[in-house]
Amino acid sequence: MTRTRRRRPTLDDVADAVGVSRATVSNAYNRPDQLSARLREQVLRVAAELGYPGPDPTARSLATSRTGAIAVLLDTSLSMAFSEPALSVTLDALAQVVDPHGHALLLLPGGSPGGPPAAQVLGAQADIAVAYSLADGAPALDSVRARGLPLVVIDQPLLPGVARIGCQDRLGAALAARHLLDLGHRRFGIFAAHSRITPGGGELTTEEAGAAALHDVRERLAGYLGELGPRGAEVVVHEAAGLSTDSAMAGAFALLGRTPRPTALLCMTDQLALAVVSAAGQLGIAVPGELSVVGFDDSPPAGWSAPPLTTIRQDLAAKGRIAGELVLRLLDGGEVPAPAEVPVSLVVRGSTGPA
Amino acid sequence: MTRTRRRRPTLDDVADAVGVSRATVSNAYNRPDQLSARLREQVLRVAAELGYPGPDPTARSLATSRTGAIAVLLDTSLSMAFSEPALSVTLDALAQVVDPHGHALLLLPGGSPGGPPAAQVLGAQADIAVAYSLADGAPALDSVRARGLPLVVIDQPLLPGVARIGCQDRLGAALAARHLLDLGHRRFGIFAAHSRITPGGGELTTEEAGAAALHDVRERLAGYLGELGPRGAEVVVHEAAGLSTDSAMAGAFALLGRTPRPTALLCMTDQLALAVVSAAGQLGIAVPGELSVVGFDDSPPAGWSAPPLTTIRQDLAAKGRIAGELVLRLLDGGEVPAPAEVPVSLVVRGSTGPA
DNA sequence: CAGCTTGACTTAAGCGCTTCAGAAAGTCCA
DNA sequence: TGGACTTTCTGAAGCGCTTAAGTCAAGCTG
Repeated sequence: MTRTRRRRPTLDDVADAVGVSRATVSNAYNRPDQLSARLREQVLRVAAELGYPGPDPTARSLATSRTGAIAVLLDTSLSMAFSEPALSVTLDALAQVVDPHGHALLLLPGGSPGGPPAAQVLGAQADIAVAYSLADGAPALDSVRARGLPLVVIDQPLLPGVARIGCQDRLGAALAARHLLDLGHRRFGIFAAHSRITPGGGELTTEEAGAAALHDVRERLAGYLGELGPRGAEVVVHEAAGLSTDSAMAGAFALLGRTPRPTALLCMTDQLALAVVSAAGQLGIAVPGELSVVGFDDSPPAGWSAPPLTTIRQDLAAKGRIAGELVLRLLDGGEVPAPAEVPVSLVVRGSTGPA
Repeated sequence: MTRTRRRRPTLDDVADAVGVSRATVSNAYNRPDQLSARLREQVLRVAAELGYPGPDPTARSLATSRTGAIAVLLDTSLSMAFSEPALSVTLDALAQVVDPHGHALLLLPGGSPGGPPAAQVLGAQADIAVAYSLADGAPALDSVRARGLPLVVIDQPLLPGVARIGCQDRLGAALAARHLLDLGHRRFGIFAAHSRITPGGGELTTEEAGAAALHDVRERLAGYLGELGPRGAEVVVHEAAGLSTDSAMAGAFALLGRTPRPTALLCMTDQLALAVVSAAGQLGIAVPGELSVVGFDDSPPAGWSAPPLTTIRQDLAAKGRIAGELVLRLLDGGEVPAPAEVPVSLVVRGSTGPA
């Protein structure tokens, strides 16, 4: 008991107790082949007796310059982020891939536009960053670059030297629009996800819409309009006021309250589409009798609504998996691969019908 | 260019470049009052020129023995975890509280029962751990203890020396049961959350139910049964096969398929209750005409269903906030406070009616 | 003007671990 | 039996930063 009590034992304490060098104890944990099995067992036993919980993660990180954590940069609060199944499915798939390699996710949510505050990013203990749908030019991305961390972006524009995975946003939107056009619709509403153009949501001109700060919003809009414009359809674009279900509902009522009411609504996410279906139900508007609705993502809830949602399917799990593989590859020192996109397809369910 | 290119600059490089000691550069970042404003600015300027992104987080952590991260221990995959709004709301509230103090969340999901693997926990770079609804005796908790990390548990049994926040599970369940009894119901079904008693879900005897590994499952069950038993009600307990919506639906159909069919269903979470409402809809069973359903949690979706859900409200955001405050307190070296519980109350909406 | 403060930096001792280049002690084989 | 390997373990140099204690000159007091 000469040694100060209360202090957690360190590698040196174990080394002293066993009577070997510190390096040997380290090897006992990290390179079992570097010492005899007997000695290793003895080291481990003494460590257990001393209550040594194994090498300190921070010290180990400093020595190896690897932290084992992946910083995930979000531009919303956690509950917002996870109320959109798209993110949780994607992130989960990512986690499944990196988990076996011992990487954990360090969540950096960002209330403000532009993702988490720069200081947070600069101080985050991570080997690599994954940015999910941040606005163009988010300061968080600069911080990542300043630190020289590898970066994987999901649903964001391509940046030089950065790995990217996205989906065929424009094509998907075009498919949705075409489907409704083919059904004979001519009076359209586009329900755009919140992209901070209008502070509190509301109607957008097509010019404003084209300037959305979020890559996928821009692309999907372009896809819708590119299809609708040439066919001379009447179209109004409405931006949601936020990411919450409440703002989705508010926007849905606004769109359905217009006269003349659109007969077809192109919704940029399933969450928005489900809000529309729900609002229509409350207003006594028959879906798909009087109103056709198409979503985007094909997230799990799309199949559960009544009627089930016609939507654009993208393989969210695949997106997450690919992101995970990109992470592993970059961590392994691999080259930045060419940007990839998961394919989309139209899934016709019950929320669309003839005009 | 004599200095090797490619190596990231360190504090020493900046110090050399400015011609001051390393400590001064450190102070420029951490204790502005320790040097003159002019020198500080010069240091920062040179740092910027050199492309020095500020003190390395890992090295700083080693020196200060603080990482700025909070390990969040979960016993499910991320997508499972976040498909239950209860968790995302709680965690978000927690994040809101700790965020301003510069703490990020390190997510340690655990596929297997018992939470994340011990090795993950031992290697996690965090100052404190928050465990959310882990099964009793989860090995992850032992690892936390072995490392001597402070611990805050949410919805788990009280452990010595550990801060705890929960909710009045038993009371809430009793309120729900009493409400239905008062409406005249006598044939009950209890839809229990997955607690790994039955491998694939299914019927439970009350003894089995009492031995559930999850604290809140046990408590709520006790609350239901404690109220129902003395009133001589007929009751069957069904455990969900998993945490997914699919298993919730399967369980709902199983419960509704019984003959005689229960007239009242006590569901341990809103997610289960919503599955029941949805299944009833598909089977043409009128709610609340032929079937009354009560949920638990009052998560946001409870208000959106048709009919809106009668449920037991617990203030999830408050729970998260309190957990966050506990975290800050423990990090501050504060004593472990007495365990707390957020209050519950019955919220009567449209899913319950007379027998 | 001696003695005390104050302000502005520097010195140097860590923080706890990894890892590379040996050293010591076998083992093998012709 | 001696040189060439192997196996097993040690020494020591970092990893990049923080911080308590110390130095030193300038300013203040009476």
